[in-house]
Amino acid sequence: MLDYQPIDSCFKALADSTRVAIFERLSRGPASVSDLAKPFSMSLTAIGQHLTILENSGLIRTRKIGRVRTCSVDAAGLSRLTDWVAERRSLVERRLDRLGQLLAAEDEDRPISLINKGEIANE
Amino acid sequence: MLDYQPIDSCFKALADSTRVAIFERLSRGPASVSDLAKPFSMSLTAIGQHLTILENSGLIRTRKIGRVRTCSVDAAGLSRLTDWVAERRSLVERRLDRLGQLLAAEDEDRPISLINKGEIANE
DNA sequence: CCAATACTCAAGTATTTGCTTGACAATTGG
DNA sequence: CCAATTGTCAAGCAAATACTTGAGTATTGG
Repeated sequence: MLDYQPIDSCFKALADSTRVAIFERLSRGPASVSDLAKPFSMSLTAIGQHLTILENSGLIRTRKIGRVRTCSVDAAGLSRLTDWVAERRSLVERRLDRLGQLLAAEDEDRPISLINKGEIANE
Repeated sequence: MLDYQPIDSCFKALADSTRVAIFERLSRGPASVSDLAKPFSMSLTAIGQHLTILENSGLIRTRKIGRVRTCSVDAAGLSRLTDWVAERRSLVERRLDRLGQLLAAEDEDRPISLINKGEIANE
């Protein structure tokens, strides 16, 4: 529980399609290394390396019993991700809300000023 | 709106502390390339490259007026991230809930079986 | 007991990434 | 108009990443 790893280690862990697929698989339930490797045309070693990266990021945890290593999603690690994303989202949306109110409040006052500031999305 | 980029391109875009910092900055409001570059001891070119990566991932959008490129968070891109994370979270938590009910239901029936399946978190 | 099974480790390699520098283009304030 | 501001492009480079192979270690079903 002494991990204060920066958030980008989580993103780094998911910055690869194989690891995303593994994580998606694990969010449906625990699995062994060999199980996880099956869908991929890749050596078991490679999968093991991906799992190490996921584990170090805190997104999954693994436990070896006998010769089988069972992997599962670490709910706490996932929460770190959720929290970060939710925080950004709330910042962005709160700001867009304020902006909407501003635009509604002023009837025909210089609406160009905000566009120049880049506040307004345009396709 | 023709972007069906895989989710890992979002994660890839945030898999770097500089880009995370830029995105955090932008979630507080739009900024120019030079503004974004100020906190970093890095060339403007490098910041431009980071911005290209963020833009291609769909997480931000940029618009050039005159000689100034203004960058802002793309709410739709952020939603893609939010949705993916929320989906995994709900899968994990629903499963853990079912598990809790199972454990509560059986009084002293073989509680070891589930531990062997790796379903139960252990420190 | 022994041959699968299930990993694990070390070393090597091709590709990608995160920068740099230098030259250049476009815009704008005075 | 001209110099400063703001950004872009191309090329190059060191380090990181995503693999590989080959050899080795436990563990376990039959």
